[in-house]
Amino acid sequence: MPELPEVEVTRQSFSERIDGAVVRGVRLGKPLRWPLGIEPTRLVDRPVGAVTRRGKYLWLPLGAANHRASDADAGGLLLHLGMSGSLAFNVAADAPGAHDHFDLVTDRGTLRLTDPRRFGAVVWSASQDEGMAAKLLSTLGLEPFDDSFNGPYLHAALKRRRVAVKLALLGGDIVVGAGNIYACEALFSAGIDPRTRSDRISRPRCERLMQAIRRTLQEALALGGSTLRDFRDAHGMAGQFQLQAHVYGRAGGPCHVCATPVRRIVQGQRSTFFCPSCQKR
DNA sequence: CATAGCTCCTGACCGC
DNA sequence: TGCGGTCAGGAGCTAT
Repeated sequence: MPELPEVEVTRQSFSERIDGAVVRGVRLGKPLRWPLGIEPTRLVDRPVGAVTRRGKYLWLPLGAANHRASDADAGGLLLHLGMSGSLAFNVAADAPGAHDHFDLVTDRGTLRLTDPRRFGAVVWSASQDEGMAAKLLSTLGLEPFDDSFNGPYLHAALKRRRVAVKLALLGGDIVVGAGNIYACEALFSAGIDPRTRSDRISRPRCERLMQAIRRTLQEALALGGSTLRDFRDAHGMAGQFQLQAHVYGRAGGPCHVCATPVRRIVQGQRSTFFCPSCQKR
C-alpha cells in the first residue's frame, strides 16, 4: 500500500511534467471516499501548478480560470491514494478501466487515479488552509524529515499518550508517514517492543526511534518507494525494487539478527510483527 | 480530551 | 475449476 515513500516517489514522477499544464476536462468513475466538492466543469481552463506533498496527501494547485468570473478564485485538489491507489500521468491515456475513478485531462496528458478499493480521495479546496483540505491536513503530525521532528519532540509527544508505541506512531498526529509496515520496521530497527506504552520510552530510546523512522523511510525512498510487501502486485513493478522487510509479513520466520521466530500480534485491529528477542519493553 | 472500535471496498488467499 | 468465507488496511467518524 502506498505509504509516504511511495507517495513522494509518485509526486516526483509527474510534478514537473504537469506543472504549467491547463485542464481540459475531468472524468469521474465510481465514487471515492468523498465527493469532489466542486462541479467538474469548473476545473476546465485552470492552470496546474507544482504538486506538493503533506504526509500521504498530495496537493495539486489549480489557478483561476480568469475568463470566467465565477471561477476567478484559485484552489486545488487534495489527493490521497488510500491503500490501493496509484496515480499515473500519461501523454496519451487509454479509455478508463473499471478501477479508474478520476481523470484530470490536461493539454499535456491525463492524470489518472486508479484505485480498486476506493479508499482514496480527490477533493477540491480553495487552499490547503480552507475547506476540506484544511480539515484533513490540520490533524497531521510533523514531517519525518523536518528538523523539528527530533528526539525531544518525540519524547514529549509520546509522554502525552498511554497507548502502545506502535499505535501512537500509526496515529499520524505525532509524525506522518509511518504506516503499518514502516512502523513495524522502524520499531524493529530501534529495538523497541511495539507493545511498550508510549509514555514509558526514555529520551535516549526516543532519539533512537526518531532516527529509525527516518532511516527506514529514507531507505524506501532511495529504493524508489517500494512498498515492502505487495508493491509488485499492486503496481506491476519488477521485483528489483523490493525492499527487504526484517519483520513485516514474516511471522514464524527467523529474525535476521538473532534467528528467533518473528511474532505476529494484533494491535488496533491490525497486524504487528516484531522480534520478541531483539525488541525490548 | 484520550482512547477503542467501526467503517468504507475489493483482490488475494484458503479450504472444500 | 468453482465457490463461499475470511482478511488486510488508511484514516475519519462515532461512541465511550
